[in-house]
Amino acid sequence: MRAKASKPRARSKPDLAKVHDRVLAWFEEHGRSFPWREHRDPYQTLVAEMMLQQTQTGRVAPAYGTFLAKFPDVRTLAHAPAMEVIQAWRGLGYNRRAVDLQRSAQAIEHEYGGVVPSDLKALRALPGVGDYSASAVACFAYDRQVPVVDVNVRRVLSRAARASDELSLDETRRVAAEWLAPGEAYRWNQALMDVGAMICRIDKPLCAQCPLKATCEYRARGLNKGPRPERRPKQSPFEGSSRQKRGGIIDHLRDTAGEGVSLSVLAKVIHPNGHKDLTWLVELLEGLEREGLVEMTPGARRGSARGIVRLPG
DNA sequence: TTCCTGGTTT
DNA sequence: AAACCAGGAA
Repeated sequence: MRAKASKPRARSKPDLAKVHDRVLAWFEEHGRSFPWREHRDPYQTLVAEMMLQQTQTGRVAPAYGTFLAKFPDVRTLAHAPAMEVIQAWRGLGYNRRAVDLQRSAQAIEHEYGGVVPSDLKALRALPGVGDYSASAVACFAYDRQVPVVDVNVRRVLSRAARASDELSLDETRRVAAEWLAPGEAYRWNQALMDVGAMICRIDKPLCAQCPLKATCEYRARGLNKGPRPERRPKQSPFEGSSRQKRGGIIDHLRDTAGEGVSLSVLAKVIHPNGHKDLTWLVELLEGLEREGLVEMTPGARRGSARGIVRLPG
């Protein structure tokens, strides 16, 4: 690590006790309610956080209840056919997370006696569990006093503590730990996420309603009035992409779960206009197979039109 | 840091 | 068509 040219200047520290009071009071009145906020069951928390990783709350809410009804505990999920888990994931996207979640359940079953670990390192080692999900489970299920940082929280802290530019990951971790409300991590973390989602939005933040407005650098400098600052480089089109085709393949296999589908049928489904070369399809399928989302007969792997593809049993 | 992922929004 | 969201992984 090297010294940055634009080191953040020294500034008077905000009165964190006041900030905590205001934010927690705001949360009491305006915080969102979700099914996964009505319990602290570690397994259910893990399921919720895996679903919430890249999927918005509105899409997660209905799937969440259905999923838990079918797989009520670690043991059930760990022993279920992968196919059923993938099917229960319908509508959530990022199908790989379904496989990751089940593999996590299997690891929990076999390595931790069926008890979701509360330790950050142990959680972090589960497949598909990164910093965010690990800290979310540790805090929300076990009341561990650790920061939970998603992009919303990062943005809130970046604006409140620095104003311009986003805090680096290391800086975010440091600030998040420093600002954590003592003994109130559970409510504090959820409050910051809600502030980020409801008030401190990327575009046109509602600063007038913000519980952090008194100490916010971003607002103090009037940057909230300016144009949208952040900008993301490139992004290939979704239409016709491998991402889209992967999703289409899994969607189709879900509907024909038991028997599986031949390569030629799959090719037509994914590319209705006809496509002689099956190589592109086999490459996609090999990727899906590596991720545990499909099974292929040897014929399919060779590119034979009659080769069969199915969801894993 | 950069890439990947699956959709939705603009 | 392009931008965007939001994590995990390499």
